[in-house]
Amino acid sequence: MPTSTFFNLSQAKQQRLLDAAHQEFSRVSLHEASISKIVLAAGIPRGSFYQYFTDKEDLYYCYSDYLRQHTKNSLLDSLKATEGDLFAAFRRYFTTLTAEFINGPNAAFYKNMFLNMTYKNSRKVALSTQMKHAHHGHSDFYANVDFSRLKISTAHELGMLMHILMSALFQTLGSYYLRQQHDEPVTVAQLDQEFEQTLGWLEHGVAIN
Amino acid sequence: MPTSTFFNLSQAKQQRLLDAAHQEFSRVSLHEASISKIVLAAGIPRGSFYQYFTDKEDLYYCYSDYLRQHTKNSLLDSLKATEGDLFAAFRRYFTTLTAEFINGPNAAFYKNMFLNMTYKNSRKVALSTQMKHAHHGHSDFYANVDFSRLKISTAHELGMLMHILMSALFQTLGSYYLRQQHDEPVTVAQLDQEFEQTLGWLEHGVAIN
DNA sequence: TTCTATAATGACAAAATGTCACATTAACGA
DNA sequence: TCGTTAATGTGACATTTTGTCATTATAGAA
Repeated sequence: MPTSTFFNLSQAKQQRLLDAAHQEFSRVSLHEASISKIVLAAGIPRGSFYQYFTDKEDLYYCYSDYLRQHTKNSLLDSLKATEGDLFAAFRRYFTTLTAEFINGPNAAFYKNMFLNMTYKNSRKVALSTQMKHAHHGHSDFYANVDFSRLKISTAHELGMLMHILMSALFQTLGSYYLRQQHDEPVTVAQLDQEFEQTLGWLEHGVAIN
Repeated sequence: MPTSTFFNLSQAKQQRLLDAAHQEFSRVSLHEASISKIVLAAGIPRGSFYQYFTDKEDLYYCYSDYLRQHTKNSLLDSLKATEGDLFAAFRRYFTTLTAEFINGPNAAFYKNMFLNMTYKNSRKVALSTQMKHAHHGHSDFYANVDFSRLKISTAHELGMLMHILMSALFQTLGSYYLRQQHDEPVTVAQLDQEFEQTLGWLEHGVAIN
């Protein structure tokens, strides 16, 4: 977490840092990013950087938080819009996400984020704040799920299902970026179809009987 | 890929390198690994390292290949043992994998591998060689799947399903290591149950009716 | 023995990171 | 207005790491 010193900075200066973060983390992954380049772009002395952040990671997660807070996509909103239908909510959420991630102004950042996302940091860059709380029976998210449509009941099961659904979503987006990087063109329609296929399997099962 | 020079080395010297790789990549993740420490441990001059490998990654994937080749676990074997039942094969495979990954001599290496696995490198460290070829209709793996049990037919669909199943498996193992690192004890039995839950959902669907 | 291609070696330049002693500013009471 | 104190700004620096390269050693063929 950034120090209080950072948050006490003028909006303009904070923004310079965030802009520099955007630039560098869009250029390369977190690991390849250079603090030297960031302080240069932000126009601040090297020492100051360490007064605000402990390291690259600190700035990275700060920037990803900033992005999340300035994005209106929320799984909870989708859930409300679909009257508690979890699968419908994920379909809706997926559509808004792809639009944002593939054509939005932060596409390059998200691409690096996805291609380099690990289990270790997946918690920290959780796209939806809901994820973190879904497994709590008293969360806002849990309260909005229509369980009569599902073969599950406990909050723990919901948490697990959410993880599977999220990793299916990540899988689809990740494979998009991967193929894009290997110059194998993929259309958004194909992506939709692949995610739909996966959701269908989870909804109705793959086994015959 | 390592140079031919590396493979021309005496077995003993190759092994020194692989042992050093094992040591360093068990200590820390690929990104945190230090070439300096590796050459020190292997007792070779720095320059030689670059004569054999282009960089850390090169050695890493070389070592992970080496591990795979010296491991008898194979999804294909499981598939044959279960007479083409894909889900049963994954259950079987999962059991052998957890034993190997959690208690085997390379547990520390696998832990770092899993916690830091990304979409970008997931292809290169594919645990099973079969994964890479599953989507080819003429692959050995494809030929052994009993499709009469499944609602799928094309090789492309099989490839997608394999990815989902693999990412469910990774998800389960990844969450194990993550919780372990946060000192939340997890038993192998719990892990089995979680994977079983997920497989059940994929087999029979989560939606009611 | 001499020649030649292949491999070994470690000193080195370049780049990056995190720290620290010192300079600057702001805040506030006398 | 001034002076004291706490907070913040600054960049030079030590350290570490990486990849390169000129030079040396080695082994097999002629």
